[in-house]
Amino acid sequence: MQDMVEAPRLQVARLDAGVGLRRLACDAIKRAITRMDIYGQAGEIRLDERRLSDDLGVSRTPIREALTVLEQEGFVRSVPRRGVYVVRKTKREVLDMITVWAAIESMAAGLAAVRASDEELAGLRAMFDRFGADPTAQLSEYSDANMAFHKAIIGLSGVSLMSELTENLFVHMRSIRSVTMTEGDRAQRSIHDHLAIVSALEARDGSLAERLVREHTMKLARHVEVHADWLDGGVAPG
Amino acid sequence: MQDMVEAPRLQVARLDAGVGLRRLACDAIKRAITRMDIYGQAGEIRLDERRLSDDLGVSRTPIREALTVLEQEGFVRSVPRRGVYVVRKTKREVLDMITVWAAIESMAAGLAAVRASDEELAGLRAMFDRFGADPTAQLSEYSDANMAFHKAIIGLSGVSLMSELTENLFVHMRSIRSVTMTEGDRAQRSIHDHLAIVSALEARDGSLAERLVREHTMKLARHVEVHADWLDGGVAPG
DNA sequence: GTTTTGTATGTGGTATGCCAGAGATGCGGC
DNA sequence: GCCGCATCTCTGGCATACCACATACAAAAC
Repeated sequence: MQDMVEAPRLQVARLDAGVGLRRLACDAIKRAITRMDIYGQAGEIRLDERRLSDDLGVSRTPIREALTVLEQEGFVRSVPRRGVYVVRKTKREVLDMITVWAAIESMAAGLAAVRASDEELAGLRAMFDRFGADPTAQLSEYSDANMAFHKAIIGLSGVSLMSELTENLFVHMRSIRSVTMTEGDRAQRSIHDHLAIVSALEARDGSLAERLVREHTMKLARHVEVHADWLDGGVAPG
Repeated sequence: MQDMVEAPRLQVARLDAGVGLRRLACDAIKRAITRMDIYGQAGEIRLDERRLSDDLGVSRTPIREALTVLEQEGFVRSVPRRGVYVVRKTKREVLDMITVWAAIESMAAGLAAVRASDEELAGLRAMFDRFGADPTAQLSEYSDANMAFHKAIIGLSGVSLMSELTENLFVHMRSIRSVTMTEGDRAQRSIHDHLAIVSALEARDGSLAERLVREHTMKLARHVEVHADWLDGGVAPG
């Protein structure tokens, strides 16, 4: 280790040669699906491989690999010799997703109560400072902040597998957020729940945090249970 | 609806043309990986696309699609321009898997306590009848029965998403069962735990079943914590 | 008019060929 | 003898061509 003078070097970002067209195509298609209101229109939504490869400017091969991944993640369904269709979740499937979410996040909260640092918990509490007395005024933003809050709790568990598994669940849930944020004061009560959860974490009461998270998430399940019948057959309301 | 006489018809089974080579190749490779003792040998285990396509008698395309799926499922890791390697889980990753498993199965048990029929619970109890006082005598079989028991509980929750998500977790766990069943009376105590869980379910005590399942699974986590250091670097013990 | 069947067309599934990047190897210079 | 560099090969990524199947339509037979 001799002290050598560092030669001036061009500051270039390490271009990631490892990210192939597959990942690019996968992200592009997933974003397109997420952006499109899949519940707003009737009829099956079919994805044409050749059309996609034309639009994205790559050959069918990476497109097909991307679609394979998306099928694994539950965003599309491939019917042999027929085509690939974007899936609409049934109410049952949405309820199942929420249940799994509740199971994972509640355990994550229990772990976070032990593992998270005071600074991390402070950051968690700070996430809602900019939403005042009436969060419904900024509904879309609040919905995102809501997701971010739950993601943060799962992240604080330190179990990265939990974050990976729930990542796609959240993306799916985002497609039906029109129902998760309706009914007037749901956002209001949601914030109340969240603050109670943070308080439990700050008090390092793992079992309380666990219970609160589970109850909070299952509230959403019950809400979907009664307000989301349009998932099975109809189209999304207003 | 007039009553017409049914014309005699040829009884043919609906042949499933839908299984493409992709699924076939995927299953074949996954079975090969599962069968091979991946922790028993040193050195990276590389999978050659061309070699596989030769051995399986299909072209590289379905092989590549199968490998894409297996990468999603966490069985292989694809390094650009280098090759695809079968992954060895680190101790941290195994512990994470067990934690997620505990989270999901404990909630599943809570739901099963409400939803499962008496007959289903009786079947659950019957699963261990053929294992007498000394389950260690038939260790491999018991290990499979053990997995089947936990799968059954998750199935009884009625949340099929839970079964899907844990399916691959169990396959991964099976690769390291050499450590999960060692230490003398672990199998013994395991059965004891299982029977207690069944009793809680039969008593329709959801929160008890939930707690028992979680504690049972986290026992395994602690066992792995102290007995599986060989996962990070060494080779599997005899 | 109705039904059945042949055919045309479009789509996904598979095979194959070419290209670029990463190691391995051998040769030349120091 | 050792290090550096050119090159060679091996492997995966991508593009493309071809094939099998599903569907729609039309024509012919009843």
